Amino acid sequence: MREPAIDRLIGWFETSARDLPWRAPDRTGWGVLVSEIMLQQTPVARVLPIWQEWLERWPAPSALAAASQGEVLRAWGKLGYPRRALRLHAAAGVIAAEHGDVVPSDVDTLLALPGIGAYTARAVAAFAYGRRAPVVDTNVRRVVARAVHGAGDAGPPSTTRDLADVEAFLPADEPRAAKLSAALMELGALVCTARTPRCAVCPVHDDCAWQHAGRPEYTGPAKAVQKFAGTDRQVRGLLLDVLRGTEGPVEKARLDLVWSQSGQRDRCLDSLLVDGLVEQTSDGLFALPGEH
DNA sequence: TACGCGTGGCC
DNA sequence: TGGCCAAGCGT
Repeated sequence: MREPAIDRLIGWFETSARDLPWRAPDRTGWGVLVSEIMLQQTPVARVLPIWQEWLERWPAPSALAAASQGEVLRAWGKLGYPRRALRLHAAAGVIAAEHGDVVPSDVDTLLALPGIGAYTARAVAAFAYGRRAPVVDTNVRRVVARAVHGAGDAGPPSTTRDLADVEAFLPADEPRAAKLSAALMELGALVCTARTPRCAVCPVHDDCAWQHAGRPEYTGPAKAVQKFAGTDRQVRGLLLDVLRGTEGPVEKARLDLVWSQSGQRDRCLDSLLVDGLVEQTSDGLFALPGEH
C-alpha cells in the first residue's frame, strides 16, 4: 500500500470512524481487552450493551477476577462462545496477580494470557497503548487481499503470512502505525465488506489493486460454512441457557427437556463439564460453576 | 492446517 | 427460506 493511500485511509478513519466506547479518549487497557474478547466472532451491536455492563460492574481486572465463574457466565449472556468468558476471567486473575492489575502492553506478554491469540494481543497493544503491531483480523485480511493483492477475497488464513503482509507496509512511526491498523479494520467493517463492498466511497479506491484488475471474482478454495442446527454447539447452547435462566442447581430431568436425542444430549453435557462451563453438585444436580 | 466452539440478523 | 456472515482461539 502506497504512502498517499495510507494518508487517505487514516484521514478517512479520523472523520468516519464509528464512535465506539472502547475507542473513547479515556479508554483503558482493560476496557479494550474486554471489547476485543467480546468482539471475537460477535457483532458490535450485540457487544455494546454487555460491554457497558461489564465495565461498570468490573472496572478493573481484579474486580472480574473476584467474581465467580457462574456470575461471569450469566453476565456474558448470549454473546456466544462462552468459553471466551471463562478465559477472560482467568486472564483477569493473572493480570491482577502478576501484572499489578494493569493489562500488559507487550505483545508477547499478552500472548501468554488465556484466550489471547495473535490478533487480540496485537489489537490490545495497538488500540490501547498505541504500539506498532500488525493487527490482522478477517476485515484486514479481506482489505489486503483486495487492495494489495487484487484478489476478490482472502484465501485461507495463515498467521505468519498474514502478519508479514501487513508488516510490509506498516509505517515505522508508532502512533501512525496504530492508527492505520484501526483504519484498516474499520474500512473492512464499513466499506470493504464481504458482501457488496461500497467501492464508490472508498478512500483508497484509486490505489486498489482489485479495482485496477477489474474486480475479479474470488477464485480460491470455497470457505467451509459451519452448520449450526442439530450440532453439539446448538445443544450445548440450549443446556447452558437453562442454567443461565435458573437461580440454583437443576435436576438432570430439567436439562433432558431441551433435546430429544439422549445420546447427543449426554455427550454435550459431559463436554460442558469437561470445559468447566457446568458443574455437578454433591447431590447430583447441575449448575453453573461456583454457584452452589 | 482443520476443526469445534454460540448466537442472531440479514438479504 | 436458509446460507452467509460477524474484531478468533485452542487443540
